[in-house]
Amino acid sequence: MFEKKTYICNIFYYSMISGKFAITIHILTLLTKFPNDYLSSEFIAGSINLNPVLVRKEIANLKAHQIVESKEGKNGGTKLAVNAVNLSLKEIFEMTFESINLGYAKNQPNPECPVGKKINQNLAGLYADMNKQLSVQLEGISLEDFSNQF
Amino acid sequence: MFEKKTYICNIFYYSMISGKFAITIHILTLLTKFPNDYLSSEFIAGSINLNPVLVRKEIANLKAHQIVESKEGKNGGTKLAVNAVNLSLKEIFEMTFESINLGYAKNQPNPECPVGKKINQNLAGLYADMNKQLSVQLEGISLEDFSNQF
DNA sequence: CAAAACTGTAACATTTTTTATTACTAATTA
DNA sequence: TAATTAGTAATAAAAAATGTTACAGTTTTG
Repeated sequence: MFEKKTYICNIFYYSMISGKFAITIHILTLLTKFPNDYLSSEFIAGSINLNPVLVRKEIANLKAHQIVESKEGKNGGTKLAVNAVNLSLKEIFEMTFESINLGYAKNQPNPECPVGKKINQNLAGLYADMNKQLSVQLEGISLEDFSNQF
Repeated sequence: MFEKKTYICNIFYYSMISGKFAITIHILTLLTKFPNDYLSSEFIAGSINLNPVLVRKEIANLKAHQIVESKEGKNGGTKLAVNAVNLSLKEIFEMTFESINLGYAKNQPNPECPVGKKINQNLAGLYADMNKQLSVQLEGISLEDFSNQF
């Protein structure tokens, strides 16, 4: 246990989940449905209802992970470079998020308080455990499985 | 399978996780460490390094769930209203987030596209499965367990 | 070869969400 | 009665997420 006393402090930050996973899986589902076509960013954007530039940005990420290949120029577009059977949601998850977490203390918590001093470390440990479990679960679902729901 | 054709559409949105869980568990950990004291929002804010008004807002949420009780006026503050042994991280999670999710298509996806039409529904199913598993995991960790790490 | 249809990106604008602040009322204690 | 504290609303500021415009570079097709 420790003493109760008054503390005062200041600033710093992290960030959180966005819509990348949803966008990416939407793109990949479309590509899975048309495995032989190069789909244009505009076509994909039309299904997601999103600006084509944002679609291209997510595609750039997929390319970097060698999940898709794309062709420039007229009749260009993007297609899967892997078999949907062999790509799990875990991998998609990891490509778009680093991990699940429920947030950290963002303003540097008080280092003179035993709780403030260790809170982020302990949260990190908790989140690591959560991610471990989640990974196992997502590993069991392939892109193919997900796509077959449509 | 379905046809490849061009789509165009428009707007709508959701939201996502923030730092509520981290703040709330920080508050609860402090309250667990001082089970017999009424801690002021300013004291708590000093440990988290957060504006006291925001602390009071999270406390309002905890009060609504009858996890803490508070006393107004001089020497007032907040203390636990339950035993930390009997409060699981699952309950804290549910009080601060509704659930984990990795985002939805926010702009109304194209209802004429088979993928656009069902994407949010299928994502919701996936997220529900993820939450189910996560809940079991978090249910096994009590506030007491978490607090004992400090 | 020229026009059209794409990708790839950068730069910037806009919107939305999150976080912080100020201010004030009401309650309680000393 | 003065001091301290919760409760809360209103507003401001900051940060993050999205969206837009613009344009260079590729590839195909006529």
